[in-house]
Amino acid sequence: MSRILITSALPYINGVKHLGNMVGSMLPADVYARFQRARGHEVLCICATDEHGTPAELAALEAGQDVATYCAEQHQIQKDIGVRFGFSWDYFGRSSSPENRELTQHFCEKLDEAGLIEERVDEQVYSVDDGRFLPDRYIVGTCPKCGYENARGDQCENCTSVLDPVDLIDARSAISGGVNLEVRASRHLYLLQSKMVDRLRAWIDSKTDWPVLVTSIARKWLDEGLHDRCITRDLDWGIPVSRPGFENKVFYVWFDAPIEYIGATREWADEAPGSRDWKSWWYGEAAQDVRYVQFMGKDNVPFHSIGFPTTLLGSGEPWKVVDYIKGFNWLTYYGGKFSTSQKRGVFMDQALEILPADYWRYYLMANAPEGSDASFTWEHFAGTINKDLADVLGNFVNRTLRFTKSKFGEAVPDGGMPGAAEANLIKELDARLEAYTQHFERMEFRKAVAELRAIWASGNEYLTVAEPWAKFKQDRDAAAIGVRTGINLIRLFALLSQPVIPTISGKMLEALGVSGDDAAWPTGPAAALLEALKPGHPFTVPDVLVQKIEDAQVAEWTARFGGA
RNA sequence: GGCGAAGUAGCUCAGCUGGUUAGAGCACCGGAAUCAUAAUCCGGGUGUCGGCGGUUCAAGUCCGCCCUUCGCUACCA
Repeated sequence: MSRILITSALPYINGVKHLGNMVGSMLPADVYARFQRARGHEVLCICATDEHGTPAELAALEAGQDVATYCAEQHQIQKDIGVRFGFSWDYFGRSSSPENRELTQHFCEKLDEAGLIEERVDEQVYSVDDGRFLPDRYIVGTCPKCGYENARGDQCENCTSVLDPVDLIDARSAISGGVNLEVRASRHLYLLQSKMVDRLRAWIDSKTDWPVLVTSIARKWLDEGLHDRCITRDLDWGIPVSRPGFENKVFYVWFDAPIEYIGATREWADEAPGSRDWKSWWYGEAAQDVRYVQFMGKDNVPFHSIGFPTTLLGSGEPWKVVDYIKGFNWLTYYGGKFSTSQKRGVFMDQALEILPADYWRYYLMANAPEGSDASFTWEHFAGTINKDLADVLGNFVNRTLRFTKSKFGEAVPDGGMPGAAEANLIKELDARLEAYTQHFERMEFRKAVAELRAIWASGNEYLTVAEPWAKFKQDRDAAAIGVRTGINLIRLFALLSQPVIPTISGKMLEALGVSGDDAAWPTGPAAALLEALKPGHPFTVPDVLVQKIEDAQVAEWTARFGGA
């Protein structure tokens, strides 16, 4: 048994996330956490809301709330939705916690001691009408290169030129529209990432098993020359900078957000200080045996492969640095971006309104954007759910248990001996069990789910050969071995499916009267697994496990959420 | 513009360090079966592996150029 620390990119506080956000972070992190727990490892799965920054302030403003209240509410909403999706977090924290405040300030002090912090004076745009400094993107105006009238201060969406806000013609605040903009000088702290380049490169070079997606993004940043990064902001909402002359400033959200992985672990420990030791997961000798895995979409990779490691390594203290980064591409909606503003795509709360969590979990993991971007369409989604979950798995459970009940009653029957059909099944299962487990170990989710589906299908193939319904007419015992094997297959399928579809899996185990305590990860030999439930073991026939999706529903949802 | 990823059967995707007749699932066609959510099982693919050229005994798999799509380009998180 080993210890595995799992974190997923923190969902930003300003509203419920869409499926495209979830599929690359929280969902695979949960699937992996469930898998490793079943394998018998000690897992700590941590997530939190990322609550600082200008967008949070503006969202609160729009909601007519003060930002602290807004964040508290949104945190609870996101937490509830996550729980309803089956996310088995050990702790879901908040980057605005006192624990994170202390840690963030601590890291800044340590980085300073290590000579990696420098004060510099910046000139930034200040909006008199809004009473605040504005990030580049919140200044709009006419693009000096193409004349587009709504170009943002960081980049023109029309001609894609990279801009500086002071170059905009007729610049105005994107928030208030106010034109009273001034360039004001402001003192800030810079993290001297440039001094860490060699160390970071050596570290990245040592990660030969990481996805190409991740290392290529990290190398790109190193190759282009790491800029020093400003880690403070002129905002009210955030972690205060404890330093003379910085009384009205807070840390940049991207500085404190990753630190919240540690902060949330402390929050978790602070709930039960007698029995939980946060430091043993993160610091020094005690954390030597921890394997730390992060999950995120590709947009987050630079901050996790460069930014956060700079903080940890640069501190000069023995903090645990990530061992493996699992990065994902985008999930697209009919080939285009999921978009809040254009009302394209499905958000987590909406998804749960229309179908159970397991449907989404299964589809999204089966089609995870691992090798490249992947496309979500309602037609593909419905087809996958109906075929894989309802027909191949759900119907297998139903046909097996109903037939057994009608001929033998509601208990595993005795009689009969394994023969050629069982031998073939066992041979196939032994191979597939190994492959399935390996795919999960390597975090190859698409392949894992494809293997899982093949394992379910092997049950149907077996029944076709065993044909207990035909044998029963002449030879009761020959039929008995068939259904006994079938019922044990249901147990096996439930145990194997649990990381992906925990609710359905739970219903299968419940029907068989198997407690969660016996739900350890099944390892071969398959022959023994198929004799786990002995003759006489009672069962019940559950309701239909997976309801099919109708064409009419596909049409309705396509219209509601924006289709092709 | 620069950089990165990718373009493989109707659809969604596998194909590691180059090597027998390029694979899977879905869809489609045919057959079997009838325990089951009309659910299952078996069989069926003449695909210019984006295009052109090159290296090699041998290239989807390496090199160059071109076309297309998507992303990043660092104070939006």
